[in-house]
Amino acid sequence: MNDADMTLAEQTFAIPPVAEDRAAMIRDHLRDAIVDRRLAPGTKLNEAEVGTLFDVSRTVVRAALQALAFEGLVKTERNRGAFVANPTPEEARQVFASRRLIEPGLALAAAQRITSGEVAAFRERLHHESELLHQRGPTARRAEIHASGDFHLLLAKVAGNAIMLRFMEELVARSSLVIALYGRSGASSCGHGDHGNILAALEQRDGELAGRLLLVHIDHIEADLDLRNTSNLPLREALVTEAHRLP
Amino acid sequence: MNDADMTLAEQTFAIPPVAEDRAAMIRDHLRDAIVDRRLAPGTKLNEAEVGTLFDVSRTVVRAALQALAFEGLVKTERNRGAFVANPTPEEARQVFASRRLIEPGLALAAAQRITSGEVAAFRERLHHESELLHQRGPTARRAEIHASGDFHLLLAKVAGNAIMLRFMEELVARSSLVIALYGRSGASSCGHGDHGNILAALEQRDGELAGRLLLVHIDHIEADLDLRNTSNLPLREALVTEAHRLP
DNA sequence: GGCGCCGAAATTGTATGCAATCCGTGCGAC
DNA sequence: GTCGCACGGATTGCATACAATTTCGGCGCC
Repeated sequence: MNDADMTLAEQTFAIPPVAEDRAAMIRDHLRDAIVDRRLAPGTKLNEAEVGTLFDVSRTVVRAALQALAFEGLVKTERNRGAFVANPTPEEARQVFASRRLIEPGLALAAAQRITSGEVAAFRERLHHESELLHQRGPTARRAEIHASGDFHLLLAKVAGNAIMLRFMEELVARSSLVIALYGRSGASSCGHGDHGNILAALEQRDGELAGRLLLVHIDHIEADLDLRNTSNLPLREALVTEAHRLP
Repeated sequence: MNDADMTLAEQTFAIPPVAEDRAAMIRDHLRDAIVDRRLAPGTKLNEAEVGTLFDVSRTVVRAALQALAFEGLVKTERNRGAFVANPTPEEARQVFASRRLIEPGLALAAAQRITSGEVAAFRERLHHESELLHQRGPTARRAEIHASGDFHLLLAKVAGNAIMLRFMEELVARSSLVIALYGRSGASSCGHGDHGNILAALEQRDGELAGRLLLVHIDHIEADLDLRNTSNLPLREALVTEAHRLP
């Protein structure tokens, strides 16, 4: 087999290359399921079960779970296992406080660096997003959540800082968890025209304005949450590990 | 055994509690060694060797190394192993760009929340730091690096956001690596009166001023670095994996 | 009936074994 | 002499086996 054949084969099977890093693959699948809210906060992630599901040994599963624990999407308790994170209202506030702190700075950097090609990519995203908004069904809803988060990740990418991009990936993913737990309408997870306005500001290289609009946008998201302290009793928390949210 | 006995015992052996989580312990030891620059960037971290050193199996070592890889202090290459990270000039710039983006925001939050007790803790740190500054020898130098970083971590703690604290922990640790690689004088890693001035601003609850001073301070640190692109040839990079820095 | 305790099953933590991959060395060809 | 190549040792990736811990069900006791 020569190099040309190799490349061709790789291109043909580009989507699932071969199974390059199985731990990363499992991590990504689990992360998708969590941010899509197919896995409810508090769900136990049994190592053997996940391993069977993906047809790998527990060793690989543990690596994936450790990765997700780092990202804050999973909480591990020694000798008890891994659970989909169940952020407290305080943690939820900190997630959004972090985004408020970070995103205006990203907007500033992005406004200076954005290219016309990136603007086009943004527009395409936005269009995709608005189409999903008008559809019904849980699949469209999930895709909408994804698309909405992608807008913010694209912002971080354009800002051109790999470290901040990673931080934003974590914050966006955790935001999804928070919305799953504390979202009131659940519907307007993001949406409206906020993203469009922000993009317009970026296009005019007005980073300051884009930053201010982002803050307003984050306020919108957070306004849809119900972060009242549902009592600080640890008892309560113990009772709510599963999806049994009291009305 | 009753609770009082337990607590007493735990207090007595507070430093090495029992050996609760060995992976975390190894991770912390390795991290200390890296940010102290006892382990040079590019150093290979052999799993078996580390395992022998700490008297654990490779399983535990791998978990520790994976954790450090997440923090960016270690780079793992598939089938080749783990190495102390060797940040490129571009990565170095991104570390400091991230700190510029984040720390003023932390200062703002910290200024609003700082208590007199925290001010005292800051002062003690500062005093400790200035004492180390006047000492000679590699031990004092290492302690100084630590103390200097601790100032920034304390700032993040006072800001009261656990997520941002974790981000700052990563950034401070990576800064140490960057300074080890690209520091010119190596000496004035931080220092001068910058920290004192920042604390004074915080004490007066002038977060804006503290933020501006922080930016200047970060500029000071970065000004001591030599981040010229030492040529973009991958060849070069391959030659400089060990501590063979050309003069 | 409720409470606590004990033992089995289930689950995680860790060590170890084996296969796959990489690295270095020595030999041979040019 | 230099380049290419193959083989052996070393090292990582992964699976599995075993030990430690937790969980759950049942039993006895109050």
